[in-house]
Amino acid sequence: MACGRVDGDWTGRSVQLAGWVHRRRDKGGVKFILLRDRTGLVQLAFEPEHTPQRVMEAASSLNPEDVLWIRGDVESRPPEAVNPDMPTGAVEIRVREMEVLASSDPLPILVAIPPGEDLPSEELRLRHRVLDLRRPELQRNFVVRHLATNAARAALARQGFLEVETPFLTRRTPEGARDYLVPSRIHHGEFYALPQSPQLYKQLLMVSGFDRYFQIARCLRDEDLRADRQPEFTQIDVEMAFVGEDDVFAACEQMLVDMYAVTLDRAIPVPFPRMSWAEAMESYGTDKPDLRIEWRIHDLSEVLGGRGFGIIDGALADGGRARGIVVPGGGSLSRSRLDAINDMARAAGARGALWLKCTDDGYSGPAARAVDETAGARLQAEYGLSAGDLLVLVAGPDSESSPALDVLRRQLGTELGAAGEGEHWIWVTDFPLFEADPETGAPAASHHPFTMPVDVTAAELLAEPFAVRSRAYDLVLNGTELASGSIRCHVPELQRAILEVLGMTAEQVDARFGFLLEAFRYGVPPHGGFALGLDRLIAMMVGVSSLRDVIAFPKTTAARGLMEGAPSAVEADLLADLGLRLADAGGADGD
RNA sequence: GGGGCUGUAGCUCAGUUUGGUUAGAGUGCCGGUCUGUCACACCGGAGGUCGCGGGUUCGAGUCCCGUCAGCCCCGCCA
Repeated sequence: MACGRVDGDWTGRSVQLAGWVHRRRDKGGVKFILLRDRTGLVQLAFEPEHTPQRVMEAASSLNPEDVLWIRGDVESRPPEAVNPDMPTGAVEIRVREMEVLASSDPLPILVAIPPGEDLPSEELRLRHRVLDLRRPELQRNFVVRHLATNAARAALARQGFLEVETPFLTRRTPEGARDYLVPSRIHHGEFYALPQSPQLYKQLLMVSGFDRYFQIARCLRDEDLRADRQPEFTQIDVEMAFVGEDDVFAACEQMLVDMYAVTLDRAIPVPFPRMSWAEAMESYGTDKPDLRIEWRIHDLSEVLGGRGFGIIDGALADGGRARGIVVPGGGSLSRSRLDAINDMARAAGARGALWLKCTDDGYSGPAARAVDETAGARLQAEYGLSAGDLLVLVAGPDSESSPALDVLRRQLGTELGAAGEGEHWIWVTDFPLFEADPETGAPAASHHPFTMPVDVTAAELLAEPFAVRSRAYDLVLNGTELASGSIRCHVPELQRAILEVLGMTAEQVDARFGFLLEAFRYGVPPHGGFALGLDRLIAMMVGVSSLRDVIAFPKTTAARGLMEGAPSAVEADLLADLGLRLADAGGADGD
C-alpha cells in the first residue's frame, strides 16, 4: 500500500505501509507521525487503546527521516480531527506493529520544510541532493518529467518513428560549442568528443533509410552555464525523410499535444502560428518574441525624421532608422525609471534610448523636439499614442536598435503588467542562412552548415550570401526557444557553395564532414527534423525557472557536481596510461 | 574572461551603514511535561573558525586587499 493512496474506501482494513518519518507530533499519551513515500503523506496514530506498549515506546524515539514499516488499521478520523488540507486527511492508520528499517542521523537540511520557511541555500541543496530530492515539490517535477517523456516516446512511436541510439564517444566537430574531450588510451594524442547533439548521426540515419528517427538524447557542451543552461542536457531529437516544414511541424505539434494532454491534462492550440524571422526582428527585435506582450516595434523614421532633431536625423543619414514602441499607460513611470530606459538601451548595445510622454497638454521628454503638429497627429492616428502613454525610441542601425527595443519591450512590459496570461507558441521561420561574424564580418552558418537555402542557385548564393534565407526554424514559447531545426541541404552543388562561402577548403571540408558528404553521394533522401530541449520544456510545464529543479543531479554554474565532487583530480599513473601530463603539475612528473 | 549579489549556530536570517563589554532571533537538536495533534503546545539546555588568508587599528563579524564557494547576468553557447 502507498501512503498517498489511503482513503475512505480502505476504512476498517488492515494495511502495511513503509516510508519515511516526515513529521512527528508527540502529545505524550498519544502520538502522531506523518509517514511519507513517493505518493504522499498519511497520518499514523499511536494510541494506548490500539497500539502495543512496546510500539508506543519505540515511537517516542523516532526521528525525522527514519525509515519505517508498519501494520495497522485504516480508520476515519474523529470529525473534529479531519484535515481538509491533506489528501489523506479524512483517515489515519491505527498502528499495531512497527519496525524501524533504518534510522536517520540529524539532518543537514530539512526535508519537511515548514510553510513560510525559505529553502536552504542552493549550495546545500546540491551538496545534500538526496535529501533535497525527497521534498514533494521536487518529486512532482520528476513525475511530470517521466510522464512527459513517456508521452513523447509514445506519440513519436505512434507516428512511426524509430528510436535509435547514437555514439557518445564521437569525433570532434569544429562547428558550434566547445567539446568535452575524452583522451584515447589506445591512441595517445587523439581524443574522442562527447556529442553536442546527434546532428550528423541522425542525418546519416536518414541516408541509411531509417526514414523516421527519434532519440531522447543527452547532449554535452563545454560552455559557461546559466539558470537555463547545463553542461549536459536532454533533447528530443527527431529527423524525417521525404518531408517539408509542414510535416516536421505537424510531427512536433502532435508530440507536444500528447505530452501536455497526458501530463497536465491540458490542450494546446495547434497548429502553432508561424512568423518569419524578418517579421520577428522587425516587430519584436528578437528571433524569439514573447507574444504575451502585445506591444510591437514600429518604424517611425518617416514620421519623426527630417524635423531637425539631430539624434534621429543623424541616424537616418547613416542608413539607420528610428524605431519605437508605444507603451500604453507608460506616462505613469517615474523620472528615475525613465532615466533607466536610456541605461537599459545602452547596456543592450544601443547608443541610447529617447522617450516621449504624451499628456493632455502635449509632449514632453527628450524626444519631444522631434514631434511637431503633423508628427503628433500621425503618432496618434497611426500608432495609437494618446494621453498617458509613453513612446520609447531608439535611433540607429537595426543591429543596435533591435536588441535594445527587445530588452525595453520585455522589461517595461513586465514592469507595467502588460504580459498577458497563457502560452504563445510560434514557429519562427526563414532565418538567414548566414550571419556575419561579429569580429571579422565573415559569413558564419546561422543554424548549421547543412541547412537548405530557400529558392536560390549556387551562383546566387555565392554572389550574395547574406541575402539568402534558409529553411531553418525555431519553436518559441513565451520568449523561450524550445526547439529548433531545419530542412537539410541534400543538393551537392548548393552544399559545396555553402561550404565555400564559409571559407572552408576542400581539405578542411573533407577532414571535418567527409563522412557525411561521402554518405550523401550514395542516394540521400530529402530530409529535415528538429531537436527540442526537454529540460526547458519540463521547467516550463512545472513552472520553475532553473533547470536544476528538473534535473536530478545537476551541476553548479561552475560546472561542479557538489554531491559527488566532480570533476576531480586523478592519479598520475592514469594520466600516464592516456599519454597525458599536466602542463602546470610541478614535482617529480614535471619538466 | 568580465560585472553584480551572497557567505554569521545543523538550517533560515538579524547584526556590517557609524569598529568598542559576554555575537542574537526563529527553527532544528538534546532533556522534561502533555490522550486528538496536524508548522502540536509548554519548560529547560547544548550549540559559533562571523567562508578562508593577509592588512589597518589599542581593538575587526563590522574598514582595506587578496582568495574560495554559491547564485544572477554579459561574453560564450542553438
